[in-house]
Amino acid sequence: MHANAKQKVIPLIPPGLKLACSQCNLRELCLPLGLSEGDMGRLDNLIGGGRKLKRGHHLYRAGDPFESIFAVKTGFFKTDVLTEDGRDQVTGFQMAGEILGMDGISTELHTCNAVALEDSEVCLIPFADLEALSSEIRSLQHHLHKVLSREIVRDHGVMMLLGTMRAEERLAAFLLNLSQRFGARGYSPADFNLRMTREEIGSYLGLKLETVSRTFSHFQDEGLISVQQKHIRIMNIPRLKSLLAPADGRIR
Amino acid sequence: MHANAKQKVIPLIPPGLKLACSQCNLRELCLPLGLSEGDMGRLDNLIGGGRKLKRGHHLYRAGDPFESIFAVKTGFFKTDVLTEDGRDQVTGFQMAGEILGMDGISTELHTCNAVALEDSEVCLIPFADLEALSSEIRSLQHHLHKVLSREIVRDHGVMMLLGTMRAEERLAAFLLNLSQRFGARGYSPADFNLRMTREEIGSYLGLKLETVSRTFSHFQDEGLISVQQKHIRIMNIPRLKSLLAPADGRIR
DNA sequence: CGCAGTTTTGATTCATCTCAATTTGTGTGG
DNA sequence: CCACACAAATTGAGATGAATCAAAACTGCG
Repeated sequence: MHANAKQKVIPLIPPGLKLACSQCNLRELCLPLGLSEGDMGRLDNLIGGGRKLKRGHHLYRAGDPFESIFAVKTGFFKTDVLTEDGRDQVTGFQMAGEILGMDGISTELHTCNAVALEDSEVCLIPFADLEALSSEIRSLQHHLHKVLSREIVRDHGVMMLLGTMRAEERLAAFLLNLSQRFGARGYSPADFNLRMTREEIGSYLGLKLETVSRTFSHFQDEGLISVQQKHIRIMNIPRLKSLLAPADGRIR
Repeated sequence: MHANAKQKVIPLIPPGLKLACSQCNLRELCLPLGLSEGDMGRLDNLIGGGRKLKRGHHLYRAGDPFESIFAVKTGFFKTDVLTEDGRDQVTGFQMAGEILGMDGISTELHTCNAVALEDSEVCLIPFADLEALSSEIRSLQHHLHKVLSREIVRDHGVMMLLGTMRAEERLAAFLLNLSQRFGARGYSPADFNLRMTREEIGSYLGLKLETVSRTFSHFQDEGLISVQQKHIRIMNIPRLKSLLAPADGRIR
C-alpha cells in the first residue's frame, strides 16, 4: 500500500527490468522471506516476468508439465482435483503472497487445476532455476523447505476439519481462516468479499452448497456475521471462535 | 529380497559401522532413490543410527523440537493431530520405506504425533545435515523435493476422500491403498493384517468405529473381502475398485 | 483363566443431502 | 441504458447415511 507510487512506475521501465522480489511489498509473506539484500537480487534474476490471468482462466491444469511454481501477486485462486469419475474437490484458495503449484514437483506433472477467481497476476518461478539457486543460498533452500512443509501442515488442518468437524464448525473455521489471512495482508479481518461461490466453499469444506448457504443464514440469525451475497462482515469474532471448541470442553 | 544374505551379516559388524542406505533393500522406495553409488555413500554418513520402538511408543510428539526426519525401516506407524478441544485426526499410516516428520520443517516443531503401531525401527536423518548434503548433491536435493511434494499430493487424495466419498467408498479406497503398498513391498496385496484399530481407521477416514466395523461386515456379506478381526483377505479387487466409481458413471 | 480392550451388531436419532421452487444478482446485446 | 437470460443464492420439505447409545461377543495379554 505505502509502495503504491513506486509500483505504478515499474511497468513503464523497459521490459528487461521486471518487477522484482526486492521491490515487492509481499516479500515478507512470500518466498524471499529472510533473504539478504544481495541474495534477493539473485532471486530477482530467476523470476520469470509476471503473468496476468482474467477471472475464470486456468493458471495450469492437471496433467500439464510442471516447470514452475507461482507466487500470487494480486488476485485470488482456487486449486481443485478432478477424478475420472467426476468427483471434484477444491483443495485450497490462494491469495497474495501464497505459492501455487508445489504438487507438481513429485511427478513433473501438475496434479490439480489452478483457476483465477478474479483478475490476477502471478510471478513465475522456474523450479529448476530455483533449485539451482537454493543449492547456493542456504537460507533460500531452507525457506523453500519451510514453504513445502507449511503446505503439508495446512493440509493436515484441512483433514482435521473434514474428518472431525460439523458443518457449523467447518464454516466458522473457514471464515476465521480467511479473516486471519486478509488481516495479515493489511485488509480488514472483519469485512471482506468472498471470491468463490457457495459451491466452491462447499467443495472445499465437504458440504453441499445448500448447507453452506443455510449455515451462513444461521450465523446471521445468531448475530455472528452479516452476509449479503459475497459480502461478509464478521460481527463477533470471539463467539465465532468459540464455535470451534465444543460447548462442554470435554474430551470426546 | 535378493540382498537378504548380505543384510543378515550387517548386525554382526561393529556398531561404528551402521546399517547403511547403500545396503538397504528399501533404497528403491526411500530417500536414496536415484543416487549414484558414491553419493549414496555420502548419505550413509549422515544417517544417524537406527532407532527401535516398541509398539505403542511415540517416535515424536506434537511440540517436540524438530531435528530429524525419519525413514521407516521395519514396522508400522500412525501420525495424528490432536487439538486443544480434544479432536483427534489420524493424518496417515506409514510403512517401510516411507518418510515421517516432514511436517516439522515449517515451524521447527513437530506438529503431530507419530506412534509405532507395532515394534518398529526407523533411520534417523538429521535434517540440517540432509539440507547441507542436498545442496551439494543435486539429485538428492531434487528427490527430497519430490518426497515433500508427494506428501502434499497424498494429502490432496485424503482431502478428496474425506470431502467427497461415502463410507463404503472411503473404506474401499483405504483397503486398496494398503493393498497397493503391501504389494509394492513384496507382500501379498490381497492378504494382510491391519496394524491399526477400527477406531484409528475411522479417525483417518472421518468415520466412527462402528461404521468402519459395519462396512467391513457389509463388504464381507457381499463377498468382496473376508475379515477376521485384524486379518483381511481381499477376494475381489476389481469389484472393490468399482465401488470407487459411482455406479452410473455419470458426472455429478 | 479372567479381565480389559476391541469388535460386532442392533435400535434409534440427527445432521446433512436431495429435490424443488423462488429470489437475487450479473453480464450481454439490442 | 434497459431488458433479458443465465448463474448464484436462498429457503423449504422430505429422504437418508452415518452417528449415537447400548449390549453382547470375541481376543489376546498378563
